[in-house]
Amino acid sequence: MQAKGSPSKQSSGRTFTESARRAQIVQAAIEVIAEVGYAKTSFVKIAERAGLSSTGMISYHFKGKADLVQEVINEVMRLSAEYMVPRIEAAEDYRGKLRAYIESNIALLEIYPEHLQAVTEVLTNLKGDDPQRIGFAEATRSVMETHEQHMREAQAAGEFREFDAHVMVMAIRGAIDSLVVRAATHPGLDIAACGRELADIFDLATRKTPS
Amino acid sequence: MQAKGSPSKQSSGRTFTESARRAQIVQAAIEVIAEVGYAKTSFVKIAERAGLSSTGMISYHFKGKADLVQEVINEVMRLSAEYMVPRIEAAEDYRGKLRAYIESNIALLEIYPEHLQAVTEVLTNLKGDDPQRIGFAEATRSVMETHEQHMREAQAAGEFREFDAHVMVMAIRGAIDSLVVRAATHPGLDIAACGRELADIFDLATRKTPS
Amino acid sequence: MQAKGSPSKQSSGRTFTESARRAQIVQAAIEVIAEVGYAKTSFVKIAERAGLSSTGMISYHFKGKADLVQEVINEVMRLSAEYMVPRIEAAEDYRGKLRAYIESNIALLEIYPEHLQAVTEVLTNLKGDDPQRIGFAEATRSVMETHEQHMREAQAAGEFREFDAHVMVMAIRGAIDSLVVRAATHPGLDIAACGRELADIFDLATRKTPS
Amino acid sequence: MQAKGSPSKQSSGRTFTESARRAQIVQAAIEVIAEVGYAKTSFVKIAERAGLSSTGMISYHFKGKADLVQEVINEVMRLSAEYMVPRIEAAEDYRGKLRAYIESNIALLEIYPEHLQAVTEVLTNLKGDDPQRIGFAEATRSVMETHEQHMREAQAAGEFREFDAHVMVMAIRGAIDSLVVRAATHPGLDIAACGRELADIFDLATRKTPS
DNA sequence: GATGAATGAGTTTTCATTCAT
DNA sequence: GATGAATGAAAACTCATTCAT
Repeated sequence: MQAKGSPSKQSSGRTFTESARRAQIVQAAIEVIAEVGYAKTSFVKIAERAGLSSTGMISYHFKGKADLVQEVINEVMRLSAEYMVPRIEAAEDYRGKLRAYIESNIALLEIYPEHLQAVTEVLTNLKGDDPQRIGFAEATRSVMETHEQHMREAQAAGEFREFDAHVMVMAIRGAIDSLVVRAATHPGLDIAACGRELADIFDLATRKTPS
Repeated sequence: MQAKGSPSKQSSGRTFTESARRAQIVQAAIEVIAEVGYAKTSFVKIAERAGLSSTGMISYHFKGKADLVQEVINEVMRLSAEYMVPRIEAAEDYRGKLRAYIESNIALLEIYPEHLQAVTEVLTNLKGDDPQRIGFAEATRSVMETHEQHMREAQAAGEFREFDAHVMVMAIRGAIDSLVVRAATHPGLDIAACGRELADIFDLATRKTPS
Repeated sequence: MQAKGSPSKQSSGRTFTESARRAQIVQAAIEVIAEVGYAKTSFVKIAERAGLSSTGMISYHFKGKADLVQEVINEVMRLSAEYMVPRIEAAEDYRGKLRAYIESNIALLEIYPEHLQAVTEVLTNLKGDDPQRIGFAEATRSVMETHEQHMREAQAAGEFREFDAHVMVMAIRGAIDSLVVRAATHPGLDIAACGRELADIFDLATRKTPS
Repeated sequence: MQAKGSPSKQSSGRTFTESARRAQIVQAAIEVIAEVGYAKTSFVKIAERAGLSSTGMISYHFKGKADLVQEVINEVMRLSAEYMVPRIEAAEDYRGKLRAYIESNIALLEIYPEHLQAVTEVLTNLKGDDPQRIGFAEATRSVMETHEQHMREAQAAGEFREFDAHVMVMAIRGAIDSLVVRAATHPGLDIAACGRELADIFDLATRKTPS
């Protein structure tokens, strides 16, 4: 068994979970999903975008649509964590961490606009009982639960007021997703400003009410 | 009562005397969308649910999938407004109106669980460039813009702090949608409690910061 | 048994083969066929054109699509004969009769443009083995065979050269149909001039070659 | 022989190396159209005739019904030109060319009976405003306009009498089409004899009238 | 006579997936 | 690894016809 994130090399010289082709297909999938939406995304369109001559290649590299989509989510989660985690950790107090979470998440919208849209597309279009959702849940939870944990710690430390951490995280998540969708349809939107507004909102919503 | 013989079909596909079948099909569509998700909703499933022997019947009553979906949204918007508007108007100040908006919206989740899920399913699965989205936008805006307008008035009246009303509405909308999705997958959730938590969050986020 | 063209009155006061509704539907069918083509003609479109609220009415008045189409042909044939026969008979010699046939046929294109188009649409879109074709054949033959008979008489009288009368009639028919189709797509066409050209062509093709 | 690996699909759906399947489907389409008529031709019937297990295969090879039909026309036009052009060019004078045009065209009826029927079926069942008609028009015009041009040259050379070349071509086309339809329904017809009769007719109709 | 609802077979097209080469 | 052909199910939609009222 091997540690997550450190795929072992195989005899072929390729890694287990990755190959140039796989990465190329995942990238193409992200672009297509972001552009036409999850519902209208098909292997044919992804193959075209990737410069592949047939969809057979996709089926060869991925066990199925679910597998490919999972990889899309994994990739975006990986990039997101890479960007967000150090920024969150750099913050000194929990209030700062919350702001860092929201603002760095929104910042990703400008850095990887397609990636975030793609993931939002996928996640909102998946029903709860979908077997994929389980797979996604694990991937998304790493960041989300850390965040929720931070909140509880902040409450314990007396830095945040008492509230249902889970609902709060849900609200933050929803608000951000709302902005992602909005950004997709309104190109001129000042995303950073919106990010600051959102951070303000949840800063006020979490901090200890002055007596 | 209207003039006899004149409930002729209009371009929208709606008759004045909204036939029983149409209503039945819309209801079936809501149930199916809520159950299997918009992506997997098909005329066949709706016809089965409605006890119809063929999909042809649906095409007979609705000009197309877009027409049916529009009707679904109209129906839910109608029910939502019916429930929410009086509750919002009953509130005396803007702070109360905001809480009434959020809590009555969440309350709908318990009264019409399928309806709200269905609409969320439809709206999240529509891309911005989709021609349908335009139709929906008009329907949804009635409630949304009223709400946004209230916010600005509250700011002008000095009851709310200064913030970007549009981002705030977006955040509230997103947070509620998040809860709708959550409720669908977690049947045991204490929805009313979540509603109160959400109301608390946005109450704190909007009110004038004590000096 | 009764003579063709003299439908007996029934107790209802309506004629056997005709009623105001039937005539109205036939007229609507002609217009629709001429406008959208036989292939795209449907009961729904005909009902709309006729101001009927459902296609059921058409099925009530006509035994089926075949029956309606047959009636369309009958109606046009009746009008055609009414216009052409006296003009053909007025001509003194066979050469004149031929010219009268062609030119009066073409003239119909200007008098009843939709009618002729409709019939051409129907006849060209019917396969030979189609049961309808038999019905049509009888209707169309009245004019056609008279014409062919005239040719043989003209040959016997030494007025026309020797040729295969059947092929000649076929050629004339085809040439006229060609013009009907052309007229439908080229509104500016000088139809009468084309008719005279066609008449010239077949005048030269039939007359005794000068030694 | 072309560069290996480069017979990529083009927008027209044609590959350089016109795959065997494509040709097979086109052939099946021709047979079906000739047998049951264009109106009753469906992908299902073509697939059955071609020994394909599903209609999906046809959609895989052709962008749509229009694409397949276009290919049918192209194929027949190609075969027609292949047969007719050398025969027309072999004739020494314009009178001979006209006869060669008509007779070689009719001869095709015996060589490729289904092909000509199929094309006639398609062309007569297309309305003038149909987008396909444009595509066909270009294909058919190559032969037609050459023919019309010949006529004008013959008139200029004093070999043909003065007439409207366009009407003449239309008449010839119509007469031939008439014969094609006739041949389909009357298997015993002496086609070659009819062809000679037609050629006689238009020979007389075009030649300089003796003073 | 007339209506509108209902039916079921039919249409083309798209999809994810499999397979031989 | 890579290709392109093949598959079969599913999609939305249309049609002529029937039937109760």
